[in-house]
Amino acid sequence: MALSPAVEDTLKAIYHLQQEVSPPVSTSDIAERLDKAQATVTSTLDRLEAQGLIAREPYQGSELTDDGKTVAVEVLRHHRLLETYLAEYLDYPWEQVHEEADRLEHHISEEFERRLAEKLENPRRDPHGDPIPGKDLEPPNQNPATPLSACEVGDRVVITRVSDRDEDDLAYLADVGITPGTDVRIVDVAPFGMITLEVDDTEQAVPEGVAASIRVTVLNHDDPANAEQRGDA
Amino acid sequence: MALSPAVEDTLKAIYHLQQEVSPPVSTSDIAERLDKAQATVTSTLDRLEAQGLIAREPYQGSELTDDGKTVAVEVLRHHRLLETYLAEYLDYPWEQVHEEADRLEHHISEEFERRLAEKLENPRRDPHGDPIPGKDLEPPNQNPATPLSACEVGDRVVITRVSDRDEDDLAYLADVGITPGTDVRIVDVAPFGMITLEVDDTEQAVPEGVAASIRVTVLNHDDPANAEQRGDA
DNA sequence: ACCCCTATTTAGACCCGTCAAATTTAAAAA
DNA sequence: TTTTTAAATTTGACGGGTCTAAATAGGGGT
Repeated sequence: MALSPAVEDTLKAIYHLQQEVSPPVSTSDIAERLDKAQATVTSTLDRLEAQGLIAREPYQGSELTDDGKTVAVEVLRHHRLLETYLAEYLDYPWEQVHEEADRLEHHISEEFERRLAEKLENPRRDPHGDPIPGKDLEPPNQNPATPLSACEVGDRVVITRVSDRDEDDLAYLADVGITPGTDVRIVDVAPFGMITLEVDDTEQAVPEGVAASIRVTVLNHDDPANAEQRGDA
Repeated sequence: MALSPAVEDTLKAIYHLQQEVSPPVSTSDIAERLDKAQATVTSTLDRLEAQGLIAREPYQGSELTDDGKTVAVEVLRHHRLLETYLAEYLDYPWEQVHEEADRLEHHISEEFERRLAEKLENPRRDPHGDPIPGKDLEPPNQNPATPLSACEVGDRVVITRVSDRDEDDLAYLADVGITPGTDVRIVDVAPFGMITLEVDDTEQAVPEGVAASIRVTVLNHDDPANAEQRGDA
């Protein structure tokens, strides 16, 4: 009854892809995200379908069932609780928590999860600003925050989330002070190139590719609608 | 290069058996300890030998090589650091730490191990009184402590170690106050039956089987030789 | 309506971990 | 020495997870 890391990882990949592109997710997208051969993914997908965790139309794509989504969200909860705990209680540097959590998330017990959440007092965001699903396993609603790459010169924004997938990028961003909750002003946008920011009274340049994975809340045209989404580090 | 849980568990089993019986360890003893079929163990042993982790004479038994011993001790270090951390920082009850540590020991990184040891200030004993190997991975020398079942009426002893392998026994012992470091007096030994102890001014009976897995240091004939082996909880 | 390209699946292979059943070995008993 | 018995290995099976290479399906173009 216990699911293997391979199965959980595949479910997680589908979950993430589902909220980037609309539901039926392609086999090759999953394979790319997992860094596995397509044939590997096809066979895993077969097993997943047999267990009722995904719905699948050959050649068309896959979609999580409710059961599958619950599993994915539970793994996500493990991941983000672990990241938060590692950063907060074991002093892990920001950019290292992801890798460790990615292994451990498959092996902790319900008990461990409970105690982690308790120690952290049921945190709602992980160190990258991503929402942590509650113990009810409701999928956190993905407020479609603006990517930094879509901002304009002069905007004042608060960083809300930073993708946790590249260690080097994260180390750089942490170094220059771009972390969830930070207040930033867009100084310059070079077409197809760097975005220059003012952060903590210094200027920092961020390549467009990286900027695309940073989500922000825009502050300048004082919009009270999404005021509550601010990071809370 | 990363070793699987099955491989690490087998190495650990051989390590433990080697210090209970003299070196060449039988396949069936390993199988029994791991609760696996003998055929399973035989095939794992073949792989272990191919990797130079054990030396093996078919039909005669297996023995860890230096490499194999190092792996076993590293896993043991993970296990006991985890047990200590779970008990101390996550408030796990005594009898539950073993099971959780038994899974996680295979999945934590060197970094995690380091940080655990650091937070705990390089502890030398785990919650059951077992010695924690240092980061040099020297096998902790197994001081051949007396089993409680070998004590005589009137002996005053200090509990030094309690086997962590049975949850129910542990829960009971914790409940009546028999934990490493506790000072105890043997009140009665019924032949083939119960051993009655005085602990914290109450009397407690312990079945012989359980008593065999409790190690103690005898105090009554004031023997200064092993005075330094006292538990330190 | 046909062709082509790319995404996808199939086929076939391999290793790990697991087991039950059959066989072999070694050691003890007769 | 022969027989018996217990332990250990071998055989053959199966599922998971992985891959490369071959076949095939679908969705454009022309």
